[in-house]
Formats: sequence, C-alpha cells, structure tokens
Amino acid sequence: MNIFKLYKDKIIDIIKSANKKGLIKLPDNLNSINVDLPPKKFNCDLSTNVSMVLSKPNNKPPLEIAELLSNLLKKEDKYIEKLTIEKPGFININLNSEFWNFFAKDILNEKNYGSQKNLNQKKYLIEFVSANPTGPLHVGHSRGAILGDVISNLLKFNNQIVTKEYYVNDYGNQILHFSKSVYFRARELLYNEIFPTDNPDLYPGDYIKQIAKNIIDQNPNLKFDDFDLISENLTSLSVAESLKMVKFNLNNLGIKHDNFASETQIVKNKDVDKVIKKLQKDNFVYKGKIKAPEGEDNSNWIERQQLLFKSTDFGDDKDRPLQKADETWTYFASDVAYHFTKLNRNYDVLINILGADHAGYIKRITSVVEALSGEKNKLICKVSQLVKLIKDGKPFKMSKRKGDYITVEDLIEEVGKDATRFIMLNRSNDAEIDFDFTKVKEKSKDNPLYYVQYCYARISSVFRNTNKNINDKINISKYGFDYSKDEINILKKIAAWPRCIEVSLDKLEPHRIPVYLYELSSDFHSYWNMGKDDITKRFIDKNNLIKDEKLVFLKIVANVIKNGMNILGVETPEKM
RNA sequence: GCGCCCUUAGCUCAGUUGGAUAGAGCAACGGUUUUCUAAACCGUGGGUCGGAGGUUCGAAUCCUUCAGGGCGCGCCA
Repeated sequence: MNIFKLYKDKIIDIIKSANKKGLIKLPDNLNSINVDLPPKKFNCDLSTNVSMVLSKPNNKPPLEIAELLSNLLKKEDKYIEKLTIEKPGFININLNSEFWNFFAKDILNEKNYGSQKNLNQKKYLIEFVSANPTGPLHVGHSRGAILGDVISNLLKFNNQIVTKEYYVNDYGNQILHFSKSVYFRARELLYNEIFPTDNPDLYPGDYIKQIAKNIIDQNPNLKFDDFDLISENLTSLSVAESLKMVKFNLNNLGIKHDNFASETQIVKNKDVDKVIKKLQKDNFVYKGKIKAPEGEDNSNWIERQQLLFKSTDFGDDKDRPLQKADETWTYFASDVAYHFTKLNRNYDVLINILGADHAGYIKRITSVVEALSGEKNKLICKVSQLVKLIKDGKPFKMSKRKGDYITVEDLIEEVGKDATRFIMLNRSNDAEIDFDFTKVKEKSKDNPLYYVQYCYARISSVFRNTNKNINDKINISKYGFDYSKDEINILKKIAAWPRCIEVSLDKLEPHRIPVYLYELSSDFHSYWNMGKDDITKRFIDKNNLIKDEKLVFLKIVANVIKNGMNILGVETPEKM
C-alpha cells in the first residue's frame, strides 16, 4: 500500500465528481496535486496542496476551496479523524486508529512492501565497472561498481528483468603495454633481467609479477624470448589473469556480473565495420576535421581529415572521431559497435554507469544509441563522482602506472564490505566523496551502517527473548489495536517507504535508501529508549510476553529494514 | 574557450515531479544505564541554502547571469 497514492486518488475522485456537479472547475493538469507527509510541527498525518492547485482555474482563494473540499473529503472517507486547513491553503489530514490497523494489516505480509506495483516489466541491460583489465580494481572503481549493483537490485525489487554486464576492454594499445609489462616481469623472474622502469608506457605494479608468475607456472611451454612471437597468446593469458583479479575484487564487494562482453570479440566479428556501414547508410558519418580545444597547449595538434560521427545532430558540442591517424578504429568506434550489439539483443532500456572522468563521453554515446535505435532515452547514463581518498588528513592521488594505489582488497580488509557499500551509497552519486581512511577506520562505531544494523538487531532480540523467530510469518486473527502517538509516528515513516523507493527508482538514485533507513532507525532507537521511563512502551512485558500489536509493529519495521538492506546488498545481523 | 558535475550549520552531507518556520551526523557543551542490546537516547547553541536578477499563490529546488571548486574536450580506454 502506498498511502500517498491512495489519498491522491481519493482526492482526485472527489474533485472530479464535484466538477460534474458543477461545484468546481478542474485545471488542465491534475499532476501537480500532491499528497505528502507534512512537516512534523503540524502534528498530522497527511497533507495536500489540492486547493492551491484549484485556486487559479476557479479564481477563488485557496482557503475557500479548502473549506469546500475538506467537507466533501470528510463525508467520503471513514478513515479521516480530523481535517485542518492551514495558512496558504493546505488541507491537513489526521487519520484514525482504524486506518492504522488497516495499514498494518495490509503491509504486514505484503510481498516486497514498498516496491512499485503495476509497473510494466521491462528488460534492462546495465553495464558497469568495465574497468580496463590491466590490474585489480581500485577504490575509485568500487563506487561505480556498488552503484551499478544496487541500481540492479532496486530494479529487480520492482519486478524488472536485469542483466548485469561488464565490457572488457581487452583490445588496443593499453592492453599491449600491459601484456608487454607481463613479458618483462616474466623475464625478470626467469632470467633475472631488470624490468625497464624507465619506460613510461609499462605497468610497474607488483601485481604484474604475480600475473607473470601464474602464467609461467601454468604454461611451461611458453617461451619468453621474443615478445612479438607470443604477443597474442600472452595478451589473452594476461587479460584472463587480470580478470581473475577483477572478479575476485568484485566478489569482495558482493558483486557478480551476468556477462562479460569482450572488445576483442567485437573487433574479430567485424562488428565495427558493420555498424559504421549502417551509420554511413543513414548519413550519420562523414570525413571532416576537428579543431583543437582552446585554452590548452595545442602545439602538437595537427588538424587532419578523419571519419566523424555527427553527434552534433543530437546536441553534442563536437562531432566525434571514429578513426585514429593510422586509420584503426578509436575506442569510441568499438564502443559504438558494442552498443549496437546491446540493441540487437532486444533490451528495453540500457543503463551505463560511468566514472566521473568519462562523463564527457555521455553525450556522444547516447547520441549514437539514438541514431542506431531511433529512440530517445534508450540509453541512460549515470555518473559516479570521484572518491577523494584522504589519509591522515591529507589527500593522496592514486596512480595506476606508478602502482601506488589502494585496491578494493585493501579497502575491504580495512573497512569491510558492508561498511564500504553503505558509505559509498549514503550520498548522491553526483557528489564527490571524501573517503577518509583513518576516520572510517577509527570511528567505525559512528558508522551509519551499524546504526541501522543495530536497529534490526534490537528488534531481533525482542523476538529471540520471546521465543519467536524474526523470519517467521506472523498471523493475527484479530486487529483493532490502539497504537500510541509515538508508534503512529513510526508507522508514518513506514508509510513513506514506497515513496522513497519510487523516487530512487525513477531517478536511479539509490542513495535515498540508506538515508531513509537511517532516519527510520533513528525514530526506532528513540522509541526504544522511551521504554526506560514508560513501561507501556516496552515490547516485552513482565510475564515475558509480547502483545500482538507490538509484534506486528516490530515485524513491519524489521521488514522494511530488511528489504532496504537487501537492496543495498548489506547484511542485517540478528545479533551484534 | 566549450561541455558536464558540485557549492546548504565550524566539518561531512540529506532535502521526494516547486509547498508551510530549511534537516541529519560529526565536532562543542550539559544530561540518561539495578529494567527488552548505551554500537542507544534526551537537551543546548549553530544558517544571507555561493552572489545577483527573473518566473508565481509559494523557490534550496525551475530560468538567466556571475563567481569559486572538480572532471573532461582526436591519434588512451
């Protein structure tokens, strides 16, 4: 049940019938009518702006309309205890205890309470992480990884079909340098040769040694005498080793992709040629020149003819190159081909999770997807902003080339999977995060994760102490509870849960979920502590029994926390 | 130069298609435990929502403009 929707529908019914009777005129658009939780100070359960919206078309002050509507509303709805009209014209609604019983009963055993019902089921392909397979994942990757995973969970919670995909950039110069680095590390191990640290293209990181060692151990016949001879073989072995690391890291974060799509495969299949032909046919590409960006050192810039995609047709600020100087395809070209394969797999919606450094890429890739599919908004891109690492109060930069960066493994070891996920998710993906290592480690007790988990653990303890299992279904034969004001306060928060999911889903912004769970937990902890002064607020009575109304209340809160934490991919321990 | 993101309390951040006197945590100060988990709670102080215009019943939220910070702008992916 979604009480906002419920009352919005009721109100719309009422104004429609009042309109039929000629009592009021309706505006063109009923969408701006809201039913919301009012600010706490008003001491009521719901509020609506309907009279402000109707004010203009009726040419009457909102207060006058509020008067009329509240009379109609009160007649119509048996759950309304009291209606008050406030200053500009808000109608504030207090619901009676019958309503809260109805509410509790309705959601107690509702499957996935909070999920959006009556939503069309669509097929989603979500691409995330897609980090170059040249080494383990670092902290920066983890944010996008977690975001993608949680958006997937959120979609699934709302009955959508989701495929999680990782695009493996196992082709191109970087991969060649990577493979060469493995080659030199192998020679270092085999022949005591010194690794050429002066070559800036190579990857000096220690993990390369491990990759080299694994490859030597598993391929005794491979001869490290001439890179060119073994290049292809070594590259695919190195990428495979690197992907093992990546998968290990993802597993550390609790993430599992359904598919790994290979760029090499796309190149081998000539998918790039095919898609370029299609774009040519539809007149989206041409030979032209690109101007150098201003305000930078462009002394090395040589303007020349190259094959370009007309992304400016779709609002981009430049057309984008598909070919390099040597006429091989750019990264963009193979990505276009990759996205064409996505389209050919018949998904309804494509989602890409990108790092902040790739945000400039969004316009061109959404443009090309629009060009290929003929559909706007077929591809939705979400950006996960930078994670600024701070250690001992000082920021430090990570560098993949130098090899001095913090991996996901380090992170998990120090902070833990759940805390990492919760902290990364606790703020908007559009805002940068200061991730203070020393702070997170030191103050792990102040971590919001534990605050929410503790709430669940407290509820569990009540079940445990009354010889019940928190995971069991509760069957109540008779409702008619008399919930206190403080309990209703929490039920109101519970009632807002579907709204939290609705907005998170609509905007694909899951950070609202941990924020909500924290607030709910706060309300609950607060209530719990009231039991110290007021015995009636305790859950377990002197005879070690719990009343049905308290049991239902606890179960409802526990369900929401559990559902929310499941979406976040975080545990809810029953004991802490 | 252009594009995208950010700017809200001392610090880190929420703020639901525009809604009522803008909210949390941390930090500071003062309190709460013979009783269901104190990893908790209660209280106090703290604001020109970066600046300036505009849109309207109503703006932190939308538009314009300016300032500051970040990311990016063919031959890396």
